[in-house]
Amino acid sequence: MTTKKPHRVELTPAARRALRAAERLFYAHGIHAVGVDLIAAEAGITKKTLYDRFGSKEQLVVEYLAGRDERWRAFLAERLEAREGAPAGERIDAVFVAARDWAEREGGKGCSMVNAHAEISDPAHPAYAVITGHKRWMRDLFADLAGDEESGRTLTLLYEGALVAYGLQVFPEAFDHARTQARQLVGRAASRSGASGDQ
Amino acid sequence: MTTKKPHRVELTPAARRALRAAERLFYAHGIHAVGVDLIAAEAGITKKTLYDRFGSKEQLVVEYLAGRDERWRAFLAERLEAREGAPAGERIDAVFVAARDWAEREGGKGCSMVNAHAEISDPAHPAYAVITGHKRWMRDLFADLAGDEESGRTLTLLYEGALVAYGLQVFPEAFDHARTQARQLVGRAASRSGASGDQ
DNA sequence: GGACGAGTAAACCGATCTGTATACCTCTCG
DNA sequence: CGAGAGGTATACAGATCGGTTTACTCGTCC
Repeated sequence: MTTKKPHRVELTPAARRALRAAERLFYAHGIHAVGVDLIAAEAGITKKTLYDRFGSKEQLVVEYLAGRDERWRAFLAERLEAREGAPAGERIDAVFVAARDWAEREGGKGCSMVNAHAEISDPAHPAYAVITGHKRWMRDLFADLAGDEESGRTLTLLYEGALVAYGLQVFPEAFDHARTQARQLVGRAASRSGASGDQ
Repeated sequence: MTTKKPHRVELTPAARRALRAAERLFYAHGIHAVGVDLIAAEAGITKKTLYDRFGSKEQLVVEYLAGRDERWRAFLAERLEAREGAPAGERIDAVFVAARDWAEREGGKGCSMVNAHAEISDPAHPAYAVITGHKRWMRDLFADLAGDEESGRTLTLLYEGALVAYGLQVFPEAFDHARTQARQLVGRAASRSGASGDQ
């Protein structure tokens, strides 16, 4: 289980602009649909600079996904730290609220990891590890918050389902619905282990 | 809410081979990553024939998604007809079992509709109606099977979540886990409405 | 003051993209 | 027998793809 950590690039100002443009374009139109010429033009830099900084489009994709993963984890950590020591139900609730806020702010098209996975067929692609790492991290977080593997998996299903339902507009307020279901799930689990003492 | 039905093409033998190849390649590598030259070559036909039959790559994409939607609905209908008149719990169970069997047979990369949605940014694209139509149909099916909108939405979340969890291998036996949760959900709903005698 | 990193500008590469053109073949059906 | 549908083979079009190259500019820091 030694998934090699992908190589990262230090960002000069021009590189930062390129990455910002790439993030926006990749997420909105897909990875293969966006050419490096367009990214350079939108960032206001030359292709030469882009390749001097990143070396390849593939590496740019890695930075795109790894950066989004990092930002999401930081965003979530902030919300969870504010509820340190709170009951599990509240902390789980905070995750779904965070997901809703995140999605409303920069999410309109669902999960960038799932979307990228749709376009990458080769498991040897360096972005692959970022995608699977992100999803495993969320799965483990839910298991940790719920206290047991089983409930964690159910929370993962609700979370991933809500992401899809939101992105494809299957029904409105998908995150809030998932949140309600999650609360009921942990509520039942708590009353089971608390009330009768058996297990 | 009159989403125009996408135009469909009658399939000659060569067109059928092209569509089969396109389905396989689009699903495995993504839509933009696959060129029409490759599709024609894999199908053993010429590009001329391909364009004579479908007119454009866009139309080929529509046929790809609409065909998959049709086949899934037929597959599911067969399973549900075999359980006609059975209790709601059993019929819902059958949907998750069908999803698992379908995914194991030809699914390795998650939901083709979600994946296609990741690559299509323009809502005016004719394939867009196929994607949203498919998801709305599933949502309505679950609402119908569950008997109420609220439970239907939860089932939708579990179903979509399982598709993602399976496709990205977040944890093993995602469909069976979702199935168990779905059974418990409808079990609770039944005992609630059954115990109090109303209905 | 000289080396170096970051950047611009623009041409160029071979490959591949969607899509079209011309010419010819073969089978069926009226 | 003759027309039309379905097909092959091949060449071509213009655009765009990811990526490279050469030449030059501007700061900053030792």
